[in-house]
Amino acid sequence: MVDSYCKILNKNRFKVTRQRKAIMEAMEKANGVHLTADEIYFGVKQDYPEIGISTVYRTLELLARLNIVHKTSFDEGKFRYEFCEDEGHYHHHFVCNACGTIIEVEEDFLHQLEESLEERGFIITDHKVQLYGYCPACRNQDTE
Amino acid sequence: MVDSYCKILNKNRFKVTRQRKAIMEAMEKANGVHLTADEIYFGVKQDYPEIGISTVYRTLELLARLNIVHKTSFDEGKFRYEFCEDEGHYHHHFVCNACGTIIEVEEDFLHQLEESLEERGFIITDHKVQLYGYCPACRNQDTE
DNA sequence: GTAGTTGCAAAACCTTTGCACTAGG
DNA sequence: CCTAGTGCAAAGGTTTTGCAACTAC
Repeated sequence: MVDSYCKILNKNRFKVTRQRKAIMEAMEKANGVHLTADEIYFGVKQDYPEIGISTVYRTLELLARLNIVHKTSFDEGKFRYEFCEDEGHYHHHFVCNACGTIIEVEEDFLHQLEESLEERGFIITDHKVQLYGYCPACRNQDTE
Repeated sequence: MVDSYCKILNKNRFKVTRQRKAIMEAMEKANGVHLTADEIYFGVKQDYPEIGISTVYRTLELLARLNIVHKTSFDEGKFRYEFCEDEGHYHHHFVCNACGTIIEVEEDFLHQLEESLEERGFIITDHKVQLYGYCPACRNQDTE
């Protein structure tokens, strides 16, 4: 996966540096968990202590520009990053109010909403859906 | 409108201060436009120059706790605030990529998405939908 | 009167930027 | 080589906090 992203970097004349690879590998290792820049920074620092936080931010910004990663706010006052994966597939998220787990939601029933807006003259290029509540693991816990 | 919010403050043993009123009035005057804390601060400052930004933040936090205002991030690195208005009515937004206008969207086709999650054992307490694109005014402008 | 509220200044965050040094192609 | 990329430290922007003074009830 990281290899194919490196090809995109190459194709766009960006250098495939040790840092950029390490950042993408840390994100890949997270395996679907949406990380903050800080979390990626500390993840990479484990086996690459010289890395700087600005490199992380600059790399994430570059990867977002190249549509390799997606940057979203979950109303925490900071951003989280994830690989885009499927082109053209919108991302819906479920956020557990108790444990903060963020999971991907596959269903997409928003087409009707978009169609209705497009009838009214809007052009929809993207959308974001975030669902909040309690996941099965937390719904039965009385203690929070 | 502000009067009814003052009653909620009273009922919950919070004081109805000049500052809190002024903040709610500034938000009311915005008439549906989603303001940042800073915008509210400068709005109130017009006819109440002594107000402090921390009062604005503290008031907004209080109003959010009392479900009077809703705090959302539109991926700009800061929060915007709006009155909750209709209880139980979810807020969907459309954000114009060109002019940044944020408009409310009434349609709600998400029930199916929620139902499907609830069948899987999740409890949904809230959700957020943000649509991005171009509004009718911007779609025909070649210059951006 | 007195506990809740305020304004100020400072701090705490997250993110960006300037600059000299480094390394990928 | 030579420019893009890096690490550091400093700055920027938003939000929070500590504290003495103040005010709504």
